[in-house]
Amino acid sequence: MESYLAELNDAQRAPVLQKDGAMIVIAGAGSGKTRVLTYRIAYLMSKGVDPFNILSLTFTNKAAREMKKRIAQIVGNSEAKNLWMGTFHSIFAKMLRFEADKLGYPSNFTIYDTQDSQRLISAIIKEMGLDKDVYKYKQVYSRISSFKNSLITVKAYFQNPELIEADAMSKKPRMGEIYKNYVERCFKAGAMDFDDLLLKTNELLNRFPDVLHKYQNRFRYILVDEYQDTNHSQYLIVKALSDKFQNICVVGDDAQSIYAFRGANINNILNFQKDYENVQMYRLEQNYRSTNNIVQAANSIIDKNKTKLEKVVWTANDDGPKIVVNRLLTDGEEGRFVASSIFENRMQNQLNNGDFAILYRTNAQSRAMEDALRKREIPYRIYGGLSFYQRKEIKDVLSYLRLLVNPNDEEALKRVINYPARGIGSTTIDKLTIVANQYGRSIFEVIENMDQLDLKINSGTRNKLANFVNMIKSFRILNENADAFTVADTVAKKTGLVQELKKDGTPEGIARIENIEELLNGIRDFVEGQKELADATGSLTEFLEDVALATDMDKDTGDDDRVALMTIHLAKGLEFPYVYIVGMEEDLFPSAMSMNTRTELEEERRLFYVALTRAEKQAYLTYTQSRYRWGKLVDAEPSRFIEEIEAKFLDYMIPQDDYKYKPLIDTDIFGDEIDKSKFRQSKPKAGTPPPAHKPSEEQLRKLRKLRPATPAPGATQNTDGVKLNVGDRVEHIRFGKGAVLNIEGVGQDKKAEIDFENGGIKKLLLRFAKLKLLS
DNA sequence: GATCTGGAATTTTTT
DNA sequence: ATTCCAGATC
Repeated sequence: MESYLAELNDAQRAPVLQKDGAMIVIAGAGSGKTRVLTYRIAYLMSKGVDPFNILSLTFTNKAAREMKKRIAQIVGNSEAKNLWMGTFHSIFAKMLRFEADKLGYPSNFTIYDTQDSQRLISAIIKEMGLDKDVYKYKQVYSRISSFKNSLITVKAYFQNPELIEADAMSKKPRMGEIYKNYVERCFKAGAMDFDDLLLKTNELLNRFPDVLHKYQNRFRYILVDEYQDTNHSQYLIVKALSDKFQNICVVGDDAQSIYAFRGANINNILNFQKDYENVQMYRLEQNYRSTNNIVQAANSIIDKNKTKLEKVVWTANDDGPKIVVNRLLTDGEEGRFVASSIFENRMQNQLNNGDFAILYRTNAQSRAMEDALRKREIPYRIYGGLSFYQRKEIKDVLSYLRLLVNPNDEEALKRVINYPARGIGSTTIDKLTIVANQYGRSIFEVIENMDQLDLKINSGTRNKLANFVNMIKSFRILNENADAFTVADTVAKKTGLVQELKKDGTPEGIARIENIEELLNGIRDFVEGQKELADATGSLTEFLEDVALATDMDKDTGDDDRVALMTIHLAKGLEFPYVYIVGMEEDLFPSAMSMNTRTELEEERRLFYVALTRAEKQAYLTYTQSRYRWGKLVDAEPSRFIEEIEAKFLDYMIPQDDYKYKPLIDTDIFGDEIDKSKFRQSKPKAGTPPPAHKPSEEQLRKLRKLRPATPAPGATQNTDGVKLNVGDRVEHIRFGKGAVLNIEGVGQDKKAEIDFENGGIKKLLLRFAKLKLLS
């Protein structure tokens, strides 16, 4: 029955078999730490520990799901279901819902995401009449966030002269006031931000001894994964909960601590032995993941760091190929190289797309990679960046749902009260906000009681406000009897959201409708799935919580075969046979923002260590000579991290002529190959008249008045307007109010005739990527 | 109140 | 390159 123990090596088995007491497992990259955690939990259960008494904190909810699945295979399905497993945020959000009333919160409190928090802070700064150039909302947000992660409440802030002094020094003497207002507004809205989920948990455990005892008794065995990335607030929660039984097992790798920017404290892992009695320390040093070349190269990097626990990661694997280093001219070339290389590797070695990952330091770098992969027709999936739930149309629907669950949710209300447009403008909102602040009530409550209040709002607007409130109330009533899917479906239809997008008619509008449909399907699946679980009801509240706390890794990827694109931060814990680390340049990686102190630079180095150790068989490092940043081409220098790897592990491809890849064929706006001989490549000299195909200023002005129902072929739309290819240049034409543009058809001789219903211009001829305006 | 327009800011990483 | 915002104009 305990045959799974045979799947472990001696070093891995030791921590699994220690049932009680405090222990720390220092697990090098690829040393099988997930396996240790999984089997340890299985072992505890086999020794009679009730799964209800085991709390396991993971880095993503997906990791929790997968571990549960594996444990279910070992010990049986029904028991594994009862394990407490998930991220800090999701586990303690559930706890807080249960205990909310003790803290004065409703149990259906909203969870504000970063955007909600920043919008609220922005509004507060404005209301206080402060200079937004001095009080930058993002800076203020991260300062408040760091207060909360260090358990500095508003009260503690005002009792701390050093903090007040520091803010005064940085010309932000009213920081504390903003903090105070922000906290009050969140409370009034029945909302917690991400940091509150941890801060309020601490508050709950500190202020209510009976609650603390209850959860101490419940969580008799606690396991924490990625302990090196816990912040102070998380540290204190773990400390408090494990204090009674001291059955605590933390797993981590100080060499992979990469979240200091969000408050992670590497000292949590470095000092663990001082925090508990009789701490057993285990080290997992054998790497099963990567080739010897990769392991040794990674070791040579991390050796440069001064702050670290001593350990020697080794592997019995083959040396494998060296790490390929290549220099490219621009980021576009870099993308093409990576795409070509993936293409060739895949062909030669009979691999799947899913065997490849492209890792980068910043999300902005994904663009060049995407373009190249698309041209090569290599399927890919981008993780992170703008997640599904952050898309405008999705957040709009979710905001209605949030509002009907919790009408005091101010950010949700402000988002949808005039979308779709109902004639409730910013002036009205401002008036309502002032009164709401005056009475310490929410905007929704003010509208509900506007007849009793002295508001300078005319009767027409009052009517519109009343209609809005009544609509939300009708949704609330529906929600009492119907399931989450029915409610969401009704909301999407009755609010006119979908209609608004249908009216829009652009491909983007249609894509948005499809996104909303996907969301509704997601809610349906959620409702179905929750019916099977005993302790869940499939309520909207639960769905919204899942959505708010979903990480990008949590999404069901489906099992389709795609190249993975993501930041290095998101790649933590993952592995791929082939890994491309792109943008290996000074100021980019290491980031320009992280080169001021040794601490910051060491974190960047650990980040590089994480990146490299994701690779199983082969790693590629690329950098460019110049790269587009802020739309400008700037010179780049190779990253210091390349030099820090011992040269014997590297295989330089430079000069780049040595590397052959097929030039990509440029296509015109119809997807046909461009005969470049037809184009004059040289730029016209200064002073020469503009080429004939350039539209005149007057024509452009007219064009700007036209919003196309469907963008012309070869044109792409963004939030501000349309990009059109005009000869060898690209014109960005902003949206303006005007006629609808209809495509009549694309003829055989590659003409696209476009009629404007009005606006003076009769036809647009698009040909060979040239734009001509007729008549 | 809605729309237009010029100019500033943006890119470090995320629950 | 794009997005966001405030002030101007419709």
